[in-house]
Amino acid sequence: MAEISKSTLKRYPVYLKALRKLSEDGVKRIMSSELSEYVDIKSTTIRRDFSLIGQLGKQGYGYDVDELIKIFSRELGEEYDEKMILIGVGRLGTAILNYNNWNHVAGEIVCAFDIQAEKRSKEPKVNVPVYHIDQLREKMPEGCEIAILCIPSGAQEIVNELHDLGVKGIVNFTREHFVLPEGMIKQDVDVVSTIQELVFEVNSMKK
Amino acid sequence: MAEISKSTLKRYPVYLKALRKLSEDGVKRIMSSELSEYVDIKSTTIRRDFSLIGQLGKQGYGYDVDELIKIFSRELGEEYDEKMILIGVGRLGTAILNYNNWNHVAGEIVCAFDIQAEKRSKEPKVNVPVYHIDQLREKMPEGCEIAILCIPSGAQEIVNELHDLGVKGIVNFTREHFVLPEGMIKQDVDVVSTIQELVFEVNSMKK
DNA sequence: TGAAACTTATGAAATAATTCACAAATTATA
DNA sequence: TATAATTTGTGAATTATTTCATAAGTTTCA
Repeated sequence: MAEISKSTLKRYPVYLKALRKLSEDGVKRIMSSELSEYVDIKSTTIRRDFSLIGQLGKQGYGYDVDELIKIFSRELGEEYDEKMILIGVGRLGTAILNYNNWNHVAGEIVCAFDIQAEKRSKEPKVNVPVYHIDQLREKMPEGCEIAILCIPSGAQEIVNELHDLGVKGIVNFTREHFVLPEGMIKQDVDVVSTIQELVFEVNSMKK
Repeated sequence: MAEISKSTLKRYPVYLKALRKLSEDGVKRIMSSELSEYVDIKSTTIRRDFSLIGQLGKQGYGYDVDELIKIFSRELGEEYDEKMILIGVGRLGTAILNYNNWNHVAGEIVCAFDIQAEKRSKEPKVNVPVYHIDQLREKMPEGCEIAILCIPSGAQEIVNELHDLGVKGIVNFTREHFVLPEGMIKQDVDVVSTIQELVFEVNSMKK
């Protein structure tokens, strides 16, 4: 399989979401041109993106929706069953823990850590064990490579510790800057920056 | 000013965050090469990105940190003071409403809407008026162009309504697919997709 | 003051991503 | 069955983004 570029990779979840919706609506078959209007991505880009995974369609026919769903959900890691931890069980952390759309994901959150473990673990909607952050080393699940970071500060220290413990990827909700240790990757989720970008764009539109 | 590309625009908040941290640490002056190590973006990309805004640095010297902060925060919309609404006051919506890092943002959330307005507005940490979603039209703040969407379903209908009411940009937290009306733009914040991408990348690293 | 050491800003080159254009295969229809 | 109408998949062309290379300006230090 060819190397899949980052820009293409970002579109795969978009396709998957759209295809799931289409399938729910009873659509069995789709052409790249139709899907294009649906997700607002050029049909030729869609075909190119798909072709990186394999020959998923049939000339003169199009693509089989359920077939695509199967392929993309596999491709995007449903099979991986990754063990993840969450650090920082504040409002946002809690929101993520009991996110009601947590099916079809690349794995599960096994446990969480917080400086107020006692208090947090008693919250009604927290459905995983919560340990004190000092117990990170001893309570770290075997083979866990992904951590979700929802703490308001002190990120650098924790990231370094996570690196020591073999974590490879971080989903970063903090707004603090930290230096990423060699061999780690991260994905930022920054609501404020996202809003800023949007405001910038909306204001550019006016000119 | 030259047209600023989307890829560049995505980096501006990264710079701003890093610069704020540096300033807190007492750093007054920085070179693109230093900043490069700090944010893990090539120095030449940084200089190019900066140059799109203007001549922000001095040859042989570098950049003035506080000067840059001023410029970027202006550029990213602190001056805009955009009025925003939030739709869907569930766990995530509430988390966003009382996000403790809500300074230095492009504006403020003026009010929120929910199908259970009564219940929601009584939650201790909800600090803006919450109206029933049926009152969207009448309670819409004057000049509001940005909406934050945190509802679990029924996005399309609300998006269409928002479009009618003059909303131009949507920060989309829903995982539902919807078709974006002409003239609107959106930014997706999709935690699940983000995790999927990360898992995919982490697993690619191993090969 | 003057020379050496830096650092930015930016044309030009290189690389990456998207889009075009069309051959090859399939379906629909007469 | 034969023909017309589709639609994919992919080299080639185009467009966008990043990186190189260096002129021009600034600082540092003897």
